[in-house]
Amino acid sequence: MIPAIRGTHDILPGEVERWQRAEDISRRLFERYGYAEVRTPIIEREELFAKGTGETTDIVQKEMYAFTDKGGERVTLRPEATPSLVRAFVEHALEQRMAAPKVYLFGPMFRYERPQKGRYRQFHQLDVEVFGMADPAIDAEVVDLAWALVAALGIVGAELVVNSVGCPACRPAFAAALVAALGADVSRLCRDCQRRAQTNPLRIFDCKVPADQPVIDALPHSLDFLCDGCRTHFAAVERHLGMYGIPYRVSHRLVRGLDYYTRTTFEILAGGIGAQNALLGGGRYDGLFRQLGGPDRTGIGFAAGLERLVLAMPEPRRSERRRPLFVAYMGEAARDAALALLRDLRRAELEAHMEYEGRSLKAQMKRADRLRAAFTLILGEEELAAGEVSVKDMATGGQRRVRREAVVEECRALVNGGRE
RNA sequence: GUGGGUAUAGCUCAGUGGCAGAGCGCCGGACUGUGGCUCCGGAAGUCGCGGGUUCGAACCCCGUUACCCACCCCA
Repeated sequence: MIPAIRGTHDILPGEVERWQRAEDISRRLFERYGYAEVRTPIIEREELFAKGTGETTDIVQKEMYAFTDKGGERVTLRPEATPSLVRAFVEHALEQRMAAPKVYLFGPMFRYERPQKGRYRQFHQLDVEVFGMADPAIDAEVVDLAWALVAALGIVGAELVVNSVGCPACRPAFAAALVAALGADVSRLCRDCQRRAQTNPLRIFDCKVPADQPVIDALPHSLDFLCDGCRTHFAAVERHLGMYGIPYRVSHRLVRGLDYYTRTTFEILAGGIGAQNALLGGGRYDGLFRQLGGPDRTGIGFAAGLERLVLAMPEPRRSERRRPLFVAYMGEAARDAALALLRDLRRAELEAHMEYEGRSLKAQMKRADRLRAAFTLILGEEELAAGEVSVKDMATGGQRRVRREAVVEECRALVNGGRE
């Protein structure tokens, strides 16, 4: 057999129901907040992410599924959604056409990384973006939406962390201050931190090596280096979050990996998703539109990993599972009658199953049990002769005869009435 | 890209040099038309792959691939 590609995975019955549930809940929530779905191509020009996500990021430098297509074009499987959504928004002038510049997207993303728990090469994100709204109240709305999402999925014990990373006006000074504060201590840090000090000093805050922590704890905080505009903006975001009653923690150590973030950044953290702890992350990216050659518009949004959400979601309650019907028959004469009944049940919007292999009634009952059928409808020679159907309640074992003409309506009442 | 672990039935796993195993699941039976519980029977294996050592290898050695976990990175 030919196996699946490394880092990809099949989502099978038994697990796919959790995915469907996560997607249904998120979709309903996003629509309620005024967001509209957009579906963009999985394949894009490599340039979109080189310029958007950032030339210096690991994603672009070593994780993209990029190649030259048969027309000589440099293309890539998308590693994230934000640049695609910005592109689509500009390309189709959605600013003019949409009721509100708020979009969401579900779909697979691709990064060539070493797979581990909660991290795959083909993974799935849900993505929410608001374009052209600079008001700090919208930052708070997006954070509120993210928090509401986690709650709606039933995930408990999650933590919301917020920070501001400043803007091109104030961040360079902060980065310089970091390097200056490190000074000679750089040599005492781990090899990764020494590299970060060169390439992207802010990311030193991500370090998990215990020995490095005393040095990192003594480093200056981004919040102390914000320019007036960024400081005012962040204060307003905090005021709105407080007003909404959202429990959050400000952490100066929250620095995000993508180049385009400005001002507000946030993450929601949870346990049980392997070495990873970020369920979702996002922030403001006010320079991205221009970076991509578009008009000067602001942006803010977040992306959540579906695999991680599903991992963190609680087991569905038993009563939430479906309870279908099962049609059993005995003897060739009853087969056609059973097929007709099966079809009638389905036409009446009831979930109904049948065993086609002509096996013993015992085997059919076993199948009904496996399918967790609420009721089994039995058609044998006796029933056929009487123009009736035997209806067996699988929970109690009780059984009674119902007229064939009335059985579909009867089943509708039974199934709907028995729903918790 | 780096490090560690694992690979045996559909699933979870036992088996440290001498006949390939268990539990669960699957199929059948214990009433000629009744599921779950119990009992009986059955089917099911390239012991990841390639090489080596040995009278003999699932087991020891070398190589290789995949998966898992962690680093890194990030959702």
